[in-house]
Amino acid sequence: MTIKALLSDRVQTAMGAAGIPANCSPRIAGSSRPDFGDFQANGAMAAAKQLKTNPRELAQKILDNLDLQDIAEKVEIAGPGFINIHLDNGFLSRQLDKLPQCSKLNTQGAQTIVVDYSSPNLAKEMHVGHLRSTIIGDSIARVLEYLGHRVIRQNHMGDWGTQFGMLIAELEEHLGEGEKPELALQDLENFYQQAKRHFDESEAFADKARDYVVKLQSWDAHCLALWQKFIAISISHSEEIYNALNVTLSAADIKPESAYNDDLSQVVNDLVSSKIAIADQGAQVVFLEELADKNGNPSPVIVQKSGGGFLYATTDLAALRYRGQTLGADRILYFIDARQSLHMKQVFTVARKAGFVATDVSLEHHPFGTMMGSDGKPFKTRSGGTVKLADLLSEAVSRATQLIESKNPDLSAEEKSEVAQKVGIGAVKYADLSKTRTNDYIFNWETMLSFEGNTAPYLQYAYTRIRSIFRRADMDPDNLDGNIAVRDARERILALKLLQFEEVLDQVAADALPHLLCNYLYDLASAYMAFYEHCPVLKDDVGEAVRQSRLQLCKLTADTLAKGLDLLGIEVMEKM
RNA sequence: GCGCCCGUAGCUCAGCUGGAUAGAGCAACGGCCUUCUAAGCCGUGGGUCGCAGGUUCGAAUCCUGCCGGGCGCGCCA
Repeated sequence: MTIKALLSDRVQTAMGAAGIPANCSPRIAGSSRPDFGDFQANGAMAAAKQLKTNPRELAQKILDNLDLQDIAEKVEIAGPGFINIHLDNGFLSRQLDKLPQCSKLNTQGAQTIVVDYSSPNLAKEMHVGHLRSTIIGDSIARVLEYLGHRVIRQNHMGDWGTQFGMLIAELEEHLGEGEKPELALQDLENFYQQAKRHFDESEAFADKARDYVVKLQSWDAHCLALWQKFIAISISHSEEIYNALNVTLSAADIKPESAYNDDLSQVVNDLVSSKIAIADQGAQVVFLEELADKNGNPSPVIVQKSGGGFLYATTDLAALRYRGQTLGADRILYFIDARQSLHMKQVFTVARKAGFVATDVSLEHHPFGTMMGSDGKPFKTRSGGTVKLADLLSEAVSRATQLIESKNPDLSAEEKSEVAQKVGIGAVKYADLSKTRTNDYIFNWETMLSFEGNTAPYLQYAYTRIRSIFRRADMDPDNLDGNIAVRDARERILALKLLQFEEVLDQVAADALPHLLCNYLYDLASAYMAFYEHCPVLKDDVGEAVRQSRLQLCKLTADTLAKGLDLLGIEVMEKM
């Protein structure tokens, strides 16, 4: 149980005893200033408004009934009716002693949660635009798993549709020249650009491409064979990226668009027979009154083209039905660009209407902002301005290599390489994960590859400092004696932070916002750095009891940092 | 035209289910390495929270309008 929940319970009880209706909440919040205590209960003022009584007097009534004897050192009323709670150091110490035994797993409330993320288009190489979905989704999947949920990852790769006809046609030409397809596909990006050029320049080529799409979608053996070669290379490329990024997606998580090909006509049939979709200008369209505009015009969703072809809405509906019915999801989370918001809303609404997912299944689109150029305008994709993900990652590692060489030249070559990998990749991921998911963000090499301040290396560095203490003391952190006793102001700040980890994770899981975890870990590391500078652990004149207590604080901090970073998909190391 | 998102320090961003004197990082300036890793710590300067109203004991936070920016709206994904 978190401190906040504990205080909330106690204050709620006191409010009840003071005759305040149960619909009034205690409203426990972190304190804004140290002299206002550690937590404050702001519920008295709202309750007083409802009861039309004096807020300070009501706060006093709550206080008279409030039992925090084992928890708080001081509780006082301030301002218009704040109840400020100063926690007792003994309480903090006891909570910390219990922390390692507290299991984060809540098996009783475990849900089946489908997480759709990454889902790159296999037509070309992964670029920076794929970064957010991949690492945000991966982090949330890790957090949900850690909290005890059954997580099913779904990599809804784009391996189907118009552009693949184009690619097959291009591959065909290369084969005509006696080239091995593997050779032609070594540079995916160039291959795609080439195909695109042919498609735009030659009418004959374009016709051939369109012809191949139809053939492919009716499982023509020759097209399928070429397509598979292409897909295999493309998937192995993305797996290299996932590997470099330390992302948990594996081949087993791939459920691409093509996997739903055979379901599409059935989806449309169901929609038509239930009269949800109607024919309009030759196409099958769902008109959603639920999403009508101000003038009452319903929002149209085309599920089948006038030529008979299917669209991505159709595929998404098939996927939604599969996830709800076959996978048995309680929650289905999508990590997709904010520009798809309307599309997602439409698909969810149609799926509900058609009964493709049960009403108690939570459908959640967790959008993220667009990447902008340094001029604040959208990063141009067409003008060749895209940065390949592979290039970004190798640049990050190479910058980290240079830095480690100057900072710590004594490390072995192996250690240097490990540090460069983890620091470089960690910096890139943290730069993205630490920003509010929903906002647009400005892509910038310098800030993304910075290793100072609020960055992943700062957190990794805090961890290595702790590990260094245990190495120097030649002690096993898992085998410490004595209890924690919080005394110093820096110990206190650190202790409070350590006890808030679980609360933060619950919030992250509920809102799918990894930046909350980043902010927390940065606060934790900062609290540790201050502690580290001001509270010596191994110095001679530190008494044995204090040393043991501080060692335990170090151990808990290291564990929390490592776990928290792991949930962000960022690795730690012994030295850096 | 309709809809979604965003405007907070020079820059990049937190804070938004209303709480007390709006916080970090970078950049600038000044201290701290014979003492557990200076990728660090301590300190200084820097703000009409886009603008104007409204609700409230209390508004960066909620409501309305405006200004500015981004994105999306029937056969691409």
